[in-house]
Order: sequence, then structure tokens, then C-alpha cells
Amino acid sequence: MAATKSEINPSARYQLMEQIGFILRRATQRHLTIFSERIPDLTPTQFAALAKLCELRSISQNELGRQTAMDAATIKGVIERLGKRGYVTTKPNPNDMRRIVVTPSESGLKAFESYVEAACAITRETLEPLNQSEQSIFLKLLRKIT
Amino acid sequence: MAATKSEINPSARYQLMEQIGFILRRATQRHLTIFSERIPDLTPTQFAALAKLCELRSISQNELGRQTAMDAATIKGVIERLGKRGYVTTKPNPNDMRRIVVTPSESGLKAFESYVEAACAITRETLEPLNQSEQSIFLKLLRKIT
DNA sequence: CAATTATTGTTTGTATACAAATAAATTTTG
DNA sequence: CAAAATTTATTTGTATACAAACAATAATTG
Repeated sequence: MAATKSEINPSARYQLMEQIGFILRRATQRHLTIFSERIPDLTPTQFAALAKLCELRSISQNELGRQTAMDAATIKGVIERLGKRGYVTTKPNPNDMRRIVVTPSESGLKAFESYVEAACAITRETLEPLNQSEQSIFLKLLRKIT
Repeated sequence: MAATKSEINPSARYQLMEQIGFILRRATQRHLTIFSERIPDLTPTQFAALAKLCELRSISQNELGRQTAMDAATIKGVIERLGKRGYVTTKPNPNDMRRIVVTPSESGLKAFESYVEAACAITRETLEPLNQSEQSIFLKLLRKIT
């Protein structure tokens, strides 16, 4: 019996373009390009944290991280940078001295408001290669593998 | 006329869980978890570079970056780390003194071969929440927004 | 062919991301 | 209630990822 191609060459068994991780990475890269064109002032991560904070108004640093899928080390840096920009303020929680309460500043709320429309447009533009029906199917499936 | 909720509170207009960037990030996080359980030895990026290199056998550093969607600075670090592991070797291209030719070592080829099956399983496991038909639809749509 | 332009690779700086170790404070439990 | 376990935040280290500036080399072009 003759050997198949993949028995000779394992590369024939592995196509990068068929790997979900690789395609996810490229989709993320395209999204980042679109994001930074529309909101050059903030990174997607920073905007996500600011958005959640503007929704909840006041929350501990780690809890904000949980709500935005960032671990403790990551959210720390994000809050630090948002703080340097004057978009958030932090103060200790008197009822639990471990906690740091994070709150959006006036300018943080303003910045969020001024970017909300652009942020929605970013999602629209990223999904633009798909028609309406494809978009809703895609989002549903993408959420499923989360 | 009464003001709508989103006129009062812009947060009502912006749901993080509906933003493609956020969902993409979470899907990528889950994928990374699966990857590092099955191939703790390499990162997804390192494996992608090694896989492409095993397929092409010999290629300039920047060109390998292009083939794997990494910019010059990123691929440099990846090759450096693969080199420290003994998985790749580099030498100057005598026909073009700007170029560095990257080649997989014997142990790099062996490592790739030994991980190919796991790599395919990573994609399968990541897509496991979807049935066969959903998987092919999803991959098609994901490629479209790349 | 000389001047311009482009490409390759490097370096620096910033920003996620996550693991692991640590300290301080709080909760749980025996 | 005291010991053990958990939670919160910080710090350190490693690894993408990309922008921008740079030097060396090659290709193009007037």
C-alpha cells in the first residue's frame, strides 16, 4: 500500500489557514486596525473598561476586570493608564481595605459618550463583509465558542 | 416627547457583549487556554511560525512573518525564542545581505510532527460547541471578516 | 551610473495578556 | 474565637503586537 502525502509530510496535514486560532488572530488584527482609525485615543481594552465603568459607575478594580474579561494584572495597568488620562479616579473602599473603588471622572464620562457612536460603527464596519443575516448567525456562533 | 433611555444614558446604547471586538477577545482567550493545555511547550504564535517553516523549509525572516501575519518586530522575537529552543537556525543569505534565512532544525521538524495531531485537536476542541454544519458556516464567515 | 526609493532587519517604547509569587485584609470553619 | 482558606491588589517575568525611527543593502529610475 502506498503511503499518503501526510504520512510522508506532516505539513500536508496542517494548514494554518484552516486553524481557528490563526483566523481568529487575523480577524482580531483587522478589528484593531478599524478600531484605532475610529478611536485613536483609546485601545479596545481601555475603551471596554471605560464603557463598563460608565455603565456601573463605581466598582472595585478586580471586579471591573472580571466584568471585562481581564485578569488582575491586566486591569491594573489599564486603570493606571486611564487614570493618567484623567478618565477614572480610584479610592480605597472603607468597608474593605483590600478593595480599590474605581469611578469614571467627568471627562471619562464625556469621552465615553463622545465615542459610543464610533464604537458601534467599529462593530458595524468589522462585520461589514457579511450581510445582515450572516452577521447575526456569525455573532451567535462566535458567542457559542466563548 | 419623552427622552429615550439612551438619550439619558449612553451606556444603554453600548453593550459590551454585543461588540465584536469583545467577543473575539473572549473567544481568543478560550482558544489560548485550550492551546496551552494541549501544547504547553509552545505558544500559538510560535507554533504557527514553526508550522509554516516546516512547510516551506527555508525562508527569510520577514517573509515568514508575512506568511504568518506577524510584523517584522514580532517575528524577530518569535524566531529568537524558537532559536533558543533549538527549533530553528538562522544564517545570512549570501545573495542578499539584508536577508536572514530561517530553517527548521531536526528537532524543530520533530517537534512539529509530534504536535501536529494536538494542533488539529485544538481547533476541533475550540469549535466543539458547534455542530459540523455550524462549524463550516462559522469558519467561512470568520474568514470573510479577515 | 548616480541618486532616489524600497526592502530587510533591528531597536525602542507602549500596551495587552497571563502565570506565579507575595502581602494585606476579609471570610470561613473547626 | 483562632487557624485556615479566600480574596484583593501588586509585582515580576515572559510573550505577543504594533508604531516609529534607524542602518544596511538592493532595486529602480532618470
